[in-house]
Amino acid sequence: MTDTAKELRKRQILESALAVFSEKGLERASMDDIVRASGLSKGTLYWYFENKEALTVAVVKFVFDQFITAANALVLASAALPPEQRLRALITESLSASDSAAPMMNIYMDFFVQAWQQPKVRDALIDVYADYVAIVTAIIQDGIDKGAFRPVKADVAARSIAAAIDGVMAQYLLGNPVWKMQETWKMLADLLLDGLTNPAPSDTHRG
Amino acid sequence: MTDTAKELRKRQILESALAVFSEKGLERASMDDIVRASGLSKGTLYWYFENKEALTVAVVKFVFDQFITAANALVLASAALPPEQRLRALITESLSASDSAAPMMNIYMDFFVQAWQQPKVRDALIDVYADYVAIVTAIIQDGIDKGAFRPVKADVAARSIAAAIDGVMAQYLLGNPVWKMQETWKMLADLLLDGLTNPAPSDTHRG
Amino acid sequence: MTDTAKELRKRQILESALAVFSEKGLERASMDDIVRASGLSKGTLYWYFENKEALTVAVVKFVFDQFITAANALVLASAALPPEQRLRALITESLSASDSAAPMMNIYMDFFVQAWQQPKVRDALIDVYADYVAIVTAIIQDGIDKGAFRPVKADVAARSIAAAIDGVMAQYLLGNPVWKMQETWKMLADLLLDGLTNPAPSDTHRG
Amino acid sequence: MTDTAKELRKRQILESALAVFSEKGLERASMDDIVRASGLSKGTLYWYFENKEALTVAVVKFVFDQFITAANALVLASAALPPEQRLRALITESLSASDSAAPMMNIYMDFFVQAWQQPKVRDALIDVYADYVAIVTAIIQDGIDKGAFRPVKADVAARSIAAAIDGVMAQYLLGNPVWKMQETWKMLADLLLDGLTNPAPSDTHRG
DNA sequence: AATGAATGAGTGTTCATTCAT
DNA sequence: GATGAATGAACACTCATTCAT
Repeated sequence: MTDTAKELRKRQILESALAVFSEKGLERASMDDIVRASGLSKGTLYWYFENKEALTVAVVKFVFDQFITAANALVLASAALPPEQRLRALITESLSASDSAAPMMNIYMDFFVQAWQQPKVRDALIDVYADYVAIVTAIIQDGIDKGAFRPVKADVAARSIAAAIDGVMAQYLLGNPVWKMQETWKMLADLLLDGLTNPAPSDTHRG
Repeated sequence: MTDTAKELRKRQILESALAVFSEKGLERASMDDIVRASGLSKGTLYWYFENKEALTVAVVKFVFDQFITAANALVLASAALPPEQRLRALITESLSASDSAAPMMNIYMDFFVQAWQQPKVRDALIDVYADYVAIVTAIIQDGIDKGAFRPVKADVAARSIAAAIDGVMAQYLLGNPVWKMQETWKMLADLLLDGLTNPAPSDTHRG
Repeated sequence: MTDTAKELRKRQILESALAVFSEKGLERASMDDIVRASGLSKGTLYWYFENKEALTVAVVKFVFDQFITAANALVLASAALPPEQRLRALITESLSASDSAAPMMNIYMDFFVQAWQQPKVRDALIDVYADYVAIVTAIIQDGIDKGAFRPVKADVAARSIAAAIDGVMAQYLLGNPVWKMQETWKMLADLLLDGLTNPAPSDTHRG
Repeated sequence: MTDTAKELRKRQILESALAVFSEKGLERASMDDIVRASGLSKGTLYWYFENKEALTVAVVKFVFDQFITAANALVLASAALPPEQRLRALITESLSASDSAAPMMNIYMDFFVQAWQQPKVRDALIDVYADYVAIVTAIIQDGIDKGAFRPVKADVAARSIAAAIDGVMAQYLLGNPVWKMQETWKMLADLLLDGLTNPAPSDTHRG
């Protein structure tokens, strides 16, 4: 079998696994579910992935590679815009990503949970998260360089902002009925961008 | 058996369940694990809680009641301080809570994941989250009333901030080794408080 | 507590147990179900009946005492009628009994099944069955004495007829939708009564 | 694995299940009992039968297929005999079947009881019973056509007779010590055959 | 007499993984 | 490479019975 054919088989399995994980959750999804969804046999699944954990790690990478790729494309496409708009767009993009790729994001926090129990999933998650933070860092650094943002530590700010986006995403995924997500996302963007844009307040009451 | 004795038994079970859930995760924790941890028999567990889901919901409430109570106490204790400091303290408190009560917070996101599969857990989580947002809302409204914050919608801002705190908490719990949590928390507080404190920027580049 | 009060308590338990057994079947009915149905406590049930088997035996006797009493009353009331009519009425009565006392008869065959596993239930069932056969025997003997029936062994004939009634009853309880029970009962009565009424056929082809 | 091998495995399981059901009763027999009896693993049982109910239904069909096959063979073998003898032989055969295949008939009424609680068992039982009644009907119709029996409704008579046979069988299985089964079977055959053979009595005392 | 909390062996079922073909 | 039959430990949950109060 050619390498290409192998890659296609792997991808076929990953997409089936993603669909099943997304619907049932990582723990509740059985290998049999994935076998059924993929149309392959159980032996074949185990031929391509050593065990469920290895498959899970591969799905983590598969999902976030796509996410990172999309985020990178967005950042490149907006390279000519002012930094404030680029950052705002990225937050908006996170939102739209969760709309268009709901099945993908549904397992986002599930990966987090698995990460605590399964070191390999944890390592994979930390890796892809670093990529995401790097993208946000680049935009912030750009804004600082151009004088649009005040001179914060770009990577630390990026972590805070990325994490904040995750937090709102979590609420979105929870489906809390009283939340109007649009205004929540806008409020988050307003607060964070104002914090970046405005000159540092006096430090009198800071810890 | 007195009502008090019954409450104690329930609490004994809840604490054992919390410890096990925290160590193993909600799904991987078996009822047998909890039986072992509690020193009671399986029948007794089922005498007090109808099934694993009901026990899970009870643990959700048990955990967050304590969290909400602590947060409320902090807010009351700081009533005389300026709103900026109160809000900053609440964020700090969230952090310290996760330090002192790590076993408690470890299952925080696990509840989120269960929430997608188990409606009763979801409802319980939405309920306690509303309480938490209410506390943040009160502080922000106080700040707006006193002219310390600009006149945003207090409840929407509270949701954004609470969610942002959750997001950073998640990263903390993930144990990403390159993150220095102290500076991340401070950065988040700086950005959000600046956003609240400064006058609204001109709307030229807003969506 | 007076003996009468005790008897009332026992009866209260028996009626609840009968209702539960009838609805769920003997095995699927739990002591907890009966506790709930009776409104008493578990300890009280075990105070009056040593265990589930003892309660089952008591319910067997309770059910069939009523059945035997009703059958006896019918036989006495029809003492003046011709034996053919009395026997036909008894079969009809079995039918009507199953209509009016469906909850009672529903567990009839269940007792049979238990009887194979539980000797005490078996003994109880054999006892009450003997009473029933005695009633049928009396009518047949009456018919023989009066020359209405041919001189068969009354007790053997009674057993055959009682068993045949049971068999049709079983089909009735199974609820086979294609059976029209009225005509089945009538056919059974016709065949058996004809067999009893007519002179014995020549024995040429008998085993 | 060939289809034949699969059928053999299924048969191996069915025979083990039949033995266990027969000894312990349907409810008291656990899947573990059947696992032990079959020498297979629990997973294998569930690979071939979805759950206990499905296995029960399969055993019902397995048992009665054999019974029906034997009854059919008997009827064909006796095609040249007079109808009275054929019917008498069928009743005798039912008896002898229960002697030679006691473990098979032991669960007969147990199936009845399960039928009330489990619709799929009920449906299976009704199906196989229809086959049995069809065999009896054919003999009776043959007797009517040849003028040996009076012109009753053959199918209704067949139901009555089949049910009557069941009722005597139930008593046989109960093991009532005072019953002499040989004379009971003969009495039943005498009464029913006389009823069929003799001309219809006058209808004066019929309902 | 009466209560109901407590027990623990037992139940039907699931599932990640292996391996002969 | 690919299959799917086979495994058995683990799981959530039930239930007859006991016994301190």
